[in-house]
Amino acid sequence: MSTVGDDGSRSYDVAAAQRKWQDFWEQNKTFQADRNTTKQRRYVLDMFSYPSGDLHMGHAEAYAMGDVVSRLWRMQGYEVLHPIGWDSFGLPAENAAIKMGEHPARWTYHNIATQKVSFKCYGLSLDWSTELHTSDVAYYKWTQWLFTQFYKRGLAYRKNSFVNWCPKDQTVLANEQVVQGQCERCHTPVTKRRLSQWYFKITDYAQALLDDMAELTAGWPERVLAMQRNLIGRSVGAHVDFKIVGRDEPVTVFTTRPDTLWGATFMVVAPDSELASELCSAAARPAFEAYLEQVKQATEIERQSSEHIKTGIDLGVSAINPVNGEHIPVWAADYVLAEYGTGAIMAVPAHDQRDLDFARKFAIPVTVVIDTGEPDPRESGVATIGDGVYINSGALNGLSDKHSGIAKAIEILQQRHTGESTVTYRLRDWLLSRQRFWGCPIPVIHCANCGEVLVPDNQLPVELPALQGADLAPKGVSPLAGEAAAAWREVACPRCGGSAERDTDTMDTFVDSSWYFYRYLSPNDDSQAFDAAALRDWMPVDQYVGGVEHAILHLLYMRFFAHVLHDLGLLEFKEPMRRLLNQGQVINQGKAMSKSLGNGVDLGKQLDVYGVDAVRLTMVFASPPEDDIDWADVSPASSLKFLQRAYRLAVEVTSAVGADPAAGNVELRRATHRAIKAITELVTIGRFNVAVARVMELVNAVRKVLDSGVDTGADPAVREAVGFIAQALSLVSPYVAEEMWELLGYPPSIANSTWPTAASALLAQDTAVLVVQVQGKVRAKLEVPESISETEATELALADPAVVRALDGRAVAKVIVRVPRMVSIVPVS
RNA sequence: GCGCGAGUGGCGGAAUGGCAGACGCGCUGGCUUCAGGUGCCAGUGCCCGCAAGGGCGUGGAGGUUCAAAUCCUCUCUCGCGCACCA
Repeated sequence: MSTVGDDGSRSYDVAAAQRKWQDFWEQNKTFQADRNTTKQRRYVLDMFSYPSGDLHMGHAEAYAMGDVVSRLWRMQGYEVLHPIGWDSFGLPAENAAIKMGEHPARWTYHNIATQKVSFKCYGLSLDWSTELHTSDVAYYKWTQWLFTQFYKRGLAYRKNSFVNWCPKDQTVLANEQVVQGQCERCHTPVTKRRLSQWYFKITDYAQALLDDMAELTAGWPERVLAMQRNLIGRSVGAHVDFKIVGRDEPVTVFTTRPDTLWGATFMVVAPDSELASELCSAAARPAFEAYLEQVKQATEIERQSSEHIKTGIDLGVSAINPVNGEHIPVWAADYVLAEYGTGAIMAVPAHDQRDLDFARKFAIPVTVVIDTGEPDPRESGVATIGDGVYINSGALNGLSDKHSGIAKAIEILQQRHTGESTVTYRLRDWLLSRQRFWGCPIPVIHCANCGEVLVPDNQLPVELPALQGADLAPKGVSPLAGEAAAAWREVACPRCGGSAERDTDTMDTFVDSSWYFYRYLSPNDDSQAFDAAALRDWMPVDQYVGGVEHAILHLLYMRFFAHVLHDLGLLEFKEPMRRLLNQGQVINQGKAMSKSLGNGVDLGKQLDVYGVDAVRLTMVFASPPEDDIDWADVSPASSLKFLQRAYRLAVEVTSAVGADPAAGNVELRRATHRAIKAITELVTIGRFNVAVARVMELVNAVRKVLDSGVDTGADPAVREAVGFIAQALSLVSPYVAEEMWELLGYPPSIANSTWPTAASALLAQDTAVLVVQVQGKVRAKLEVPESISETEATELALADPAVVRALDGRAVAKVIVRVPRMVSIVPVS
């Protein structure tokens, strides 16, 4: 550990201060929230940590941001709850366990111990009494209980779907294990395999999740809301029923352009849908089977690279266009997705580029039904999608805009009972099954007689069996379905008592993280998942802080959970996070830090060299919180210099505690109170970097006063200013702030001090700078009394030599006055 | 392709209709120290000028206004997210 500068007491010993105050905060439980407080409460929540190793630069930034808010609110007199815990289930632990031949818990809890030490050293104002681990039985018991609640409400169900499969390792892969279409471990191209899996019915809540975003517009970044809107993907259109020749049941398609129905020249169904197989003619069957096989075997790489090369086969059946009776061929093609809409579309090649590409490749006719004045799609190969005059479109002929075309088309469909307007969402149900060991077991038992049976509440939790090392290695089935877990799997059916088997899937860790912030309020309560009274006291969260990488999934899932829990009567609100801050990333030399690039910056080393205070200050000052910080562009060394400079101010204060600042230097007092006002506002609205700049200005102002004469350290205005500097710095650099506070003679901790309020009398100025513009150009800056009248200001401005010169004899046409700041003169032209 | 956001000195960034470049990094010069990766002072957008002073300047083009980095229209560039979503 280095200390910069050697002049003894004039600089603070970074390492010693860190040890001293860590102990102090711990012993005095400085940051433990009083659950029975009568004060107004605030809940500051950092996204909890996944313990994959020690803390890194990314954590350091995120937690520094959350701490600024938490510490400000505490000093402002709120009872602040600022908890921490561990998102401790997950795949890396499982991989490590296989490699080291041990239980994933060992690796996990070892890392937690390491991170915990770092967290404490990092000086965060955290309440450790609430610490929780999602991998503790005491926690995941309630994750399971919540699952049963969802199940009972019909919101958890099982269906067949495709999973990523590595043919070489014989294992299911999570999406994050698929890197560029390949298995991250052996680089074999990943294929798909059908498996029965659990889902949460988040699609039931698509509209509610969309609607209730209105509550979030004030406190959430617009881009996060935009991403969620995009993911939910509401799309207004129509269902249209097409009769199929030789089949009783019609096929329904979804379209956003029912107005182009007259131009539909073929129909396409998703090859992997059941519909495709049902519709397929006997003659086309062999070709279809082959095509389906090809689609299923297609790797991620092929699917992504073949984005614009369309494939498909004719199913050998005809559909009948409900509005003009035309017979059109039905194709299967993988550009139609089984999961979206109805898995079938009407193809209008003239007015949809994808359909046109397909029609041109397979020589299917193209019928233009809207004349937009653009080149004919049949020749240009470019579909026309804009407004135009309808042609060949029956009752729509002559209309000239989409809006009325769509309305008229829907009217016609409804009259004939062959279609209706409808809304479709892009959002899919949440696939929560993981064929993994280190996660929360799904509390379901499969019985030959009774089928799916929930594990009854009084038999929860379903604890993980004691598998480890080689038991977890890939063997073609997931660990809980393997030989080693046979004894765990075999149970009596809770309903009929017959022999039955446990479900062998574990839950997506996003399930764990969708409710942890409720659990913080009563982490040790073994009688219920969360406590209604505590929820009423502390929720919703006043400030949520975390990385933008979780902006979509985690934040959507936790909102979904809240909506469901609300409907279950467990919550009184639907939106659990009032304000959200997504801090940027710490990058290095323009690129994200990564092992492969070798550009990682080691947090521990930074902390050793510059100290916690300087590193945190650097994080907060470098850029607006939501922007990335390039570590190559910043200077923690100069942050440390600044902190030493601030510290020395406190060394030079000689006035007594309680000295009346009213007797001090008025100019400095004004600077102090302007800073109090500005910094309070800036921190409140999350502009931390600018707030730090204001602290620096005040430090400079105090330095000037101290250097301006003899015995300036005795000025009580200096004490006032330095006291506030310490408080403001404590939001970011708590160790030096505590040292300064102690030097000033105040009782520790500074975290318990009262944040000052700016005195309005000191915010007023005697004089102001009056800017004089002639024709919009600044020609003079005059120092005037703040109370100057418009007439006086005008006279003064017109008399200024520079203004006279600029006017060059021209008469004045107009004068705009905004006292005391500005006079704008317009000469006659 | 769709959506979101951003373009300001050598760099990170301030200024949200009223002094462009706060604060800091870097750089230059000076003082102190001289073991300095210390401290202090001054300077630092570009151009003309010894100076006083003047001109230009917030990606580009237009517009609104007494006044535009800020508002409007068009446009270019970059970043991020989603992406065969019918």
